[in-house]
Amino acid sequence: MPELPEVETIRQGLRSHVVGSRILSVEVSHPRVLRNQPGGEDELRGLTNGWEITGVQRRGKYLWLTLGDQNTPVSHALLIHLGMSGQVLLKDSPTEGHRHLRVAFTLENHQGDQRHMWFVDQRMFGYVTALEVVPDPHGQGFIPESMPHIGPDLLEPALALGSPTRVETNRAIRRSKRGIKAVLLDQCVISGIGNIYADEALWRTRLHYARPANRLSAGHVEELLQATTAVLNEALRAGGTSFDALYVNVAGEQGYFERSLQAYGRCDQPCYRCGSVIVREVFMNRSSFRCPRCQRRPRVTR
DNA sequence: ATGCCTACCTGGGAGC
DNA sequence: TGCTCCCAGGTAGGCA
Repeated sequence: MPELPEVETIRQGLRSHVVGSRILSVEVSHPRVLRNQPGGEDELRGLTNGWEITGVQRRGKYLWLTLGDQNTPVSHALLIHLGMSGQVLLKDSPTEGHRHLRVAFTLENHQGDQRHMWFVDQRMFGYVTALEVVPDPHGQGFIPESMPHIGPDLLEPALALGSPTRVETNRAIRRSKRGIKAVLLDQCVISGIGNIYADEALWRTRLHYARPANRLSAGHVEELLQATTAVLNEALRAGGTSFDALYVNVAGEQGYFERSLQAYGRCDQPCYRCGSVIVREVFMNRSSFRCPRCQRRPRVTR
């Protein structure tokens, strides 16, 4: 599933191959992935055709290409959210299509070479939208106008150790009565964390998913933030987590962090710390994996 | 306002 | 063999 490390892997792959290229054409093969584009396919085409890709940015799981020209490097943006199963694939000269191809962009670089950028998405929880940009409330520069409510992520400067935003984020987490995992997954507080890395970070800090966030100390929350950052960085170094062919980088290659997972997906297997058997439970209608000994259920629930 | 619940979507696998 | 059901989960929106 694409969470921050997977999206960042894709961002890095895109950055080195598409920045400086111009979008020549767009072909949409399934309208659902344009559901957030008010003017539909015509609007998408109008905001992309002929524009140069000037950068590739990311916040949390949100990925966008900045589009512009010589006078205005960031005029607007092409936002891509991968949802559950989205992929961005680069093809020099595709010999065959893809079963789940949803949008195909044809690009041309300064040398006149053409390349194809495909948005592929089996389950179609993902989407593509061309839209205006607004000043970034968490840093310099601009972000797509639909996402000011998205919180900063743990790998960006806004949340650096000791920064005012980090202090405020720590407080924001401890203001919530929700279980700590619900807060970790709330993209408005911190972005980029999904079900897999939330379980990993909770295992590392020996926290139960239902521990009320407002009963944690500032120090404990800081410890959790550091453990989460470490997990994200380690996964990024491994190129992300691929359970199946649903997550691959822009070249179609899988990441190998799955073999490093210590909690997620390890139901009925021994905890690497204490040997107890990892259990799978449902929390927020999602699977949660935890060690019943290291991550004790809070004494009073709710 | 806060937090909980459901719909959206497809393919793979289990069970009968 | 073939059918049905369940499960995976990021996000938006509805409701108490």
